[in-house]
Amino acid sequence: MEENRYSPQETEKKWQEIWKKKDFHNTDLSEKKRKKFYGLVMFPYPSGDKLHLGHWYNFGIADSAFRFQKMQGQNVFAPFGFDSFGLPAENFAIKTGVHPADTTEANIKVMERQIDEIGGMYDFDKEVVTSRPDYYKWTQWLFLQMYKNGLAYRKNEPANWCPECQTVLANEQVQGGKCDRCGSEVTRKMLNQWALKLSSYAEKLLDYEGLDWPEKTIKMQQNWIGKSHGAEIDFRLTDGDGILTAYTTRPDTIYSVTFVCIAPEHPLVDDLVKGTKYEKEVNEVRSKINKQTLIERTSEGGEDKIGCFTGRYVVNPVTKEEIPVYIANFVLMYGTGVVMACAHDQRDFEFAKKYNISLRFVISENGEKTDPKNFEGAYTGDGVLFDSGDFSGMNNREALPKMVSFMEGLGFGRATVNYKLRDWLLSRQRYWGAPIPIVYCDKCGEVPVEESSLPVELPRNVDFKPTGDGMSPLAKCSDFVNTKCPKCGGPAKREVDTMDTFVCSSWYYLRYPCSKMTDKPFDKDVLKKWMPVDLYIGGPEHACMHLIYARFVNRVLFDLGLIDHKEPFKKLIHQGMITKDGAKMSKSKGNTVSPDEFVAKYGSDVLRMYLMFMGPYSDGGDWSDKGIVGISRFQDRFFRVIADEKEVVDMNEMHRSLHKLIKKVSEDIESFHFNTAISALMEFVNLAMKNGLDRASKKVLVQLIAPLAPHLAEECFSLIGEEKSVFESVWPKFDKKLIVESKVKLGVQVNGKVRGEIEVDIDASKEDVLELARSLSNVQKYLVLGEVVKEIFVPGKVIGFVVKEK
RNA sequence: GCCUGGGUGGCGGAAUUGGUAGACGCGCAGGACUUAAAAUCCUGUUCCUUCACCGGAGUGCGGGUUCGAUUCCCGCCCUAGGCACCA
Repeated sequence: MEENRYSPQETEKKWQEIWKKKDFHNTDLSEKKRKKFYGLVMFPYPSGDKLHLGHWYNFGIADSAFRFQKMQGQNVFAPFGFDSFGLPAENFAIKTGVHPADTTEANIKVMERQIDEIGGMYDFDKEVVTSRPDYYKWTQWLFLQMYKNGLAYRKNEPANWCPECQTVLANEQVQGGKCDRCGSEVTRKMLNQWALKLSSYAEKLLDYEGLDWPEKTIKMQQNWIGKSHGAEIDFRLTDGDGILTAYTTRPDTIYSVTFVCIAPEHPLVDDLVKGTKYEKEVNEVRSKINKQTLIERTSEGGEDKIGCFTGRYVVNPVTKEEIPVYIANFVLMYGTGVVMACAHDQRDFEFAKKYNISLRFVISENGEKTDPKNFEGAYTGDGVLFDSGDFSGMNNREALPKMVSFMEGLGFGRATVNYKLRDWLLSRQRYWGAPIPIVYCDKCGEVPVEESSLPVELPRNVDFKPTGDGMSPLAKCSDFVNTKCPKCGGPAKREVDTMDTFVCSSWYYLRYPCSKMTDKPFDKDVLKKWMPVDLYIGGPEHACMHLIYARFVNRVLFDLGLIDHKEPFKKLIHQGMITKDGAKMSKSKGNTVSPDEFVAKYGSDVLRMYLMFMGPYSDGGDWSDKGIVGISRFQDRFFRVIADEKEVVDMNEMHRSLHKLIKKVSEDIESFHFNTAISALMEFVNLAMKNGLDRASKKVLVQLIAPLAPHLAEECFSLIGEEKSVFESVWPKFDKKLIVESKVKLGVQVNGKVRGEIEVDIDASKEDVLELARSLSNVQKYLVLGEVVKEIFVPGKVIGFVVKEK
């Protein structure tokens, strides 16, 4: 007897070649017939390592989602590119001497080939590579637009400094006080830095209207942006006319304020102590604080609270008391950089105890007077005010707005909002990045490069070893540094820092549909058609980095009238992480798992489906190959169901099941529940093994599995005589009439416990159903134990009797 | 400390406007085919008790609401991720 067997290795190669030959995945961007669908996976860094299972999970499953959309009849655009500037290539270069441009281009070639092995429908024709001049030219252009509109500026400020990577980091790139690349403890370093006014977009970035994003991601961003409502309160210095303005979210505690703290890096500190006997000590403490790493400075716990008295006093505007001003390490340049300190804040409380500053309470649970002397820590709860002038006796939360208006009336306070979000420091003292297009001229000062002379090309022959003094390697390249001033033509020097790679990735989604344009970064009309990205897939670790920067840049371009859409990514999905033995896969841990052996053994469709079958897409999971053989068996059974000729036993039942399957698979793929879509397909295939399947149903079945197992589906589709690609066919629709069940099984409960089961017509009357249920002997047994006081009938679900014992 | 998720068989996981918990797959056990093996197919598989039926327990722990709770409420524990001296 002839056996039909599926051979994934040959078949997959065959279809990959056919797709390539037909240019199947090259999207016609100008097509008008179908609706557009822009699907995007966050572009990868072109690492020299081979693709691991995480990549497959990411790119393979995203591809299934895009193929599904294609079969919905949409013109799908799923481009691919590389985020190719950055430290790994540069560090590799320092170690080996191979130029980053060479390793990067070589790695890209290797990765492209590996993506093909997944069987993805990615469009490489519109590829974007951020380290190529035809791309970073426009990254520089973007910087100039920011600059011209006052959104890019230079500031001399202590910045986050990674001593290992020898570069500045943005706030977003410091994770728990450590460099998010290399894990070194971040220190502070005074540097002249380019920054983008991200903070001025805080409020706009809080608008998520129309976005289909995971709630969790929005929460994370909101948390990062950190909007708080509070008040600014002015404290007049006792000598001179100076005013220190404090920001507080607790103006209700104003009557308890017994001292004021100012951030050590606050520009007013010098004025406060200049020429006084406190100057020396303040400067000593300041430099001590400055030397602290971010972790030391910001870790909680009273021990490491340090500060010192400035010798100056201010007046508490409501109690009129003269209170001392301190510098303190726990006060950051947030809000106004000045805080009013009191016994109702734990940090202030600890600081006061350490430096013997007097404390006083004005809130207690019931309004009875309490004294901090009898307390170990601050009272931070709500309650009733006392010793608070006219506000005594009121609930503190109710009094809060009234106290603000009271202070507003007297002119020393006002309601304000604050954000934790800071500006985006983008200078990097590294070689492998896009040069910042600015020159410095002795005569004209800081001058932007003319747009017409972009790109400012990154010179190739540079000693990229770190200079050791915190300077960019480009500083040593005199051919690069020395240039002419675009304004006066005189001698000038180029900016030698390069841009944070997150600038490159903040706008790449705009470039894909316009990647062939040489005279502009993008075209407004083309983007009007293709933006926003309909489905964006990437890891949740980018919630407070790339996803904030991209929204910011997009919004700026919108405000400048250069594009027509407010938000770049309409729907966002995060893939979960694939771990090995519970740990993140990484080369250094040596726990990466290569897909190769599984592809060789079972085929790429099987690996892809197995990854999907592990669980919900956003959960990720711990890798184990234990169950992959089950998917492989399923692939074989699927093929046999299609390939074998078998008499169909129960046509009607098969059709009903098939239509239920269409509904289930459609909904599950749409909602990224690939695991249950596959289960449903398995159930159906098992049924079809038994009952056989007619040709029309086979066609539908093949269509349903196509997004999940593209090669298998193409092979089966041609096997049953279809001439076109399955991906050119239209997704099947289910017939509502066919999925309605005529009979239904009901559980019969007595006092909530299941005692039997009956099968009835779906529209059977309550009386009939109850009658039948009562007649079950095992139900009878429990009914006779007492009196039936209640009968429950939930159509299609359950029948219940409540029996009360006699 | 704060903000999110999540805890279900030996394992990955299904199922929640409250209604028969454990779909599907792995593994395991038994059987068929085979000289034998592989492959394939069939049957069983939450735990306890039982030959079997019946029965009891059961969705992290402790309470509560309900005829009925994996699902809702209160209080905990564990775990993953994010934020963290933000006044």
